[in-house]
Amino acid sequence: MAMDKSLWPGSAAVLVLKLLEERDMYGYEMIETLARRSDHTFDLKAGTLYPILHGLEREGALTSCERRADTDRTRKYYHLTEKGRKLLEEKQREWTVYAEAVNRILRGGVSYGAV
Amino acid sequence: MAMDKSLWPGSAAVLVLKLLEERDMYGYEMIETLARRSDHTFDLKAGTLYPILHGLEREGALTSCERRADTDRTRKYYHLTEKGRKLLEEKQREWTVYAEAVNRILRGGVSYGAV
DNA sequence: TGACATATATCGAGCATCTATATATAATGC
DNA sequence: GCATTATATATAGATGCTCGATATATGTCA
Repeated sequence: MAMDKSLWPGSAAVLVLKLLEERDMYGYEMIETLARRSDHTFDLKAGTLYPILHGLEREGALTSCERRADTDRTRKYYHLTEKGRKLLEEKQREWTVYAEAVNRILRGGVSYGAV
Repeated sequence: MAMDKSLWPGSAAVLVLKLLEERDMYGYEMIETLARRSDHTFDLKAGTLYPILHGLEREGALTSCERRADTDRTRKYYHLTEKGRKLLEEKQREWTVYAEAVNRILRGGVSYGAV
């Protein structure tokens, strides 16, 4: 994950959900896409991604089906459900609140209307 | 931490270092200050903070000494060392990179000069 | 045919946080 | 005078997320 050592946990699922909001994707594709778009800040490991995918599918946020691309090998495509879409919204909101709180602390050494 | 369940790990240490950049503080004070400034996004638990403080002191990022405030009880104040200041800078940089990468993914479903 | 990229999967280790628990003193309420 | 609450620090155990290692199988290129 290039975060010195590991990724700041909790984010991987949000990022995956976000990718699937755009279009259906298979695991390997998500890893590559995240790495490319984040300039390798997110080098998500296969051992991290697949359990997340399985977990999200188990809770109904995703569905999956195998497809054969051209003469290519079989790939497992994941699709975002309505439930997954709501989960994404919720997690995006959480991220916003969290990031703003961190920034508020890191920005100023001053009082923020502090009581 | 109010992050639904747990905090997005890795941040607690940065926030602690940042508070100590401003001035010396004791543990309980940090918990209260973080809660106040973050509007309770960070309700850091004592069981989380003290091990972090001990760890940072062990690696030389902090020093500590007991002080008696007025007629009050004894408090253990922590002080940021030069090493701690560098650690903070580094971790702040990491946060910036990370937050920007997350935002880039969450903002757009579009290509970012994607190859 | 041997190496490498693609593609999915699982298990164990590591780390950070939480919960629970323990201790001790000061302030407050009854 | 005594119980409760707030202040203040500390540790142990449970949980959760990610990583590293490992396994398997196919397609491509030399």
